[in-house]
Amino acid sequence: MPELPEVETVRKGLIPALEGRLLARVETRREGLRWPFPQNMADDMTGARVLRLRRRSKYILIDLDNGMTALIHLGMSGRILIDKAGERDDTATYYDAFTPLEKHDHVVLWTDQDTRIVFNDARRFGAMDLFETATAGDHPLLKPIGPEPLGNTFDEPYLASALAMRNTPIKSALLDQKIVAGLGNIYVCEVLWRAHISPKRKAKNLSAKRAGSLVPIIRDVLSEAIEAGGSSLKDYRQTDGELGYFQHNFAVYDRENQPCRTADCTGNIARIVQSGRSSFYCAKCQR
DNA sequence: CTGCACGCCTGCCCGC
DNA sequence: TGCGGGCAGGCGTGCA
Repeated sequence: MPELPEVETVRKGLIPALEGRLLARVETRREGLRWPFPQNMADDMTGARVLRLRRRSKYILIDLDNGMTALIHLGMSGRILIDKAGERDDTATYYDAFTPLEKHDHVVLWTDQDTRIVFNDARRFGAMDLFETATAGDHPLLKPIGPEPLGNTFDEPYLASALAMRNTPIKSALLDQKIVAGLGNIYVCEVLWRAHISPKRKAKNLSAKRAGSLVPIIRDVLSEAIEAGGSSLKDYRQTDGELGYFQHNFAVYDRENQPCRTADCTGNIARIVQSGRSSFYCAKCQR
């Protein structure tokens, strides 16, 4: 699902609901998702105050004032929704004043501001962890990840040299989180179309100039998608339940057999499978 | 070390 | 209407 723009949109949506708030109650409704949750995760989060929300690649990091950080990954189908408590009588606690939880609602946070945050993930490829904030840099999921594409260390010389080593299709190389963080299948397809580079081209066979040209394109595609609130295909939603709308701007993703949108190009979009994943591209203008 | 197939899950869509 | 097959935004594991 969610690639960097979707995760960033979720993070931004969570900020007003979580930053500075006390976690009044935390409930895990199953033992884990992709991996088991840490022992006592819910108890260890309860009563802590949220200092700030960060994002690293496709991971949301929730720094708490008890020295711990919670990590959330949305996998393919994860979504996080925010609800406000409804009407209630004087004797009821506010926990009772929400709509009933639904299938696949796996983790629920309640803050001290009549707010409920629900992590729902039908396919359970998502993950959640809790660890000491000081050890975040050594976390096995975070440590191997390459530079943030919207950050200062991601530049033309870096990407050109990183790709020059790789004897794999550029499509696969850009999906490799060690080369650049946060890209997934949709945005790699879109980036390669804008760059007029075939997804089949070997990464090491790109000139330094063409490899470097990917840097501003990656930045542009991701920035535009964040601006649009991400892309909603099926599962993904913003934290208020709204769809993202960058899917309306796709040039190639899920457009098999439709006309290429490159100016003056008469090609049609093709779908091929690389490393078990669909690549959409125009064989006429992507070389 | 690199590159790649596989498996993890549920749900939806399509063809028969 | 039902059923089987294929497909889906990710990524760690294990193999050659």
